[in-house]
Amino acid sequence: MLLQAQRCFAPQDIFENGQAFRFGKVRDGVYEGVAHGRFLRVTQRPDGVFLYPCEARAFEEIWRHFFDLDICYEALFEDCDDAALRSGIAYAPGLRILNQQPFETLISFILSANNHDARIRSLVDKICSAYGAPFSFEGNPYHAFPEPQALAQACEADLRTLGVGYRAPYLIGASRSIAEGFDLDAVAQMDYAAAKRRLMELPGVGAKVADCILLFSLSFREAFPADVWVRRILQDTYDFCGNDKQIFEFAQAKFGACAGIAQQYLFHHARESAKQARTLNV
DNA sequence: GCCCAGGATCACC
DNA sequence: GGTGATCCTGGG
Repeated sequence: MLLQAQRCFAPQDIFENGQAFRFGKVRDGVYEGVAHGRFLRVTQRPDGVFLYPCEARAFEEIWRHFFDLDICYEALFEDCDDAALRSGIAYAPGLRILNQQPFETLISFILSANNHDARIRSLVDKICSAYGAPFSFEGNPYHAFPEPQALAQACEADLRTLGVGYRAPYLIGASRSIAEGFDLDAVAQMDYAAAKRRLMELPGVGAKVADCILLFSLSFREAFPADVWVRRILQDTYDFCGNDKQIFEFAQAKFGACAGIAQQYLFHHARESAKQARTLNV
């Protein structure tokens, strides 16, 4: 399926900002990965973005929501004159916030604690290979993300062998909660504060990870994950420093109801700039 | 080869 | 309710 003339949709901007760990670059403008137990290739073309395989029904049932296509990103911040946000949008105009599967997002971001992108990807990949249902597409083998029950039954030693380290009991504990009836979809129906509190009842889920789950899988666009990068940006750009609650209020006042999306432009831009600075120094 | 990462938790104050 | 030490590991 071809999504024609999408100004705010570029696979590079979507899959390389740290919100998703199972899609990787195959070559310039082409990303492949697995979501919802299916393979998907996303190709940037002159006439738009091509999704494959993606029949009309799969698009309506899965990918429209996955890529957050009911939101018009072009209109989101057109009235915001914040210079940092403007340059962030200019840097990655094709960025979108995905609506990923809640359990996958939960586990992925528990792994993200005190960890970096390349390693998170590697760990998620190993967990999928070990505990996810295998399937093949066009002759190539893939794995779905594991079901909660599968991870809940994993033993800590096996997970540690995969390299997850001290996060092993968190993964098992959180998976067990979900398997035993903790309803992530119900969390999506709560108001922001209640939803965040509820997620933080899960082992390995603190304020930042909870916000990531809310933003990247449950459509809470006000969730404003405050990691070290965001705190650095707030300090350097706005001379602002505060606790979680104060940061949330600052973000609401500055960026409005979709502050979380603004956060991702800022975060992505800051991190890529730092990356470039490092390579220039060497 | 060393360092460190997009944090959470626990022990203390 | 705020602060500081500690925690696995492999990619850069």
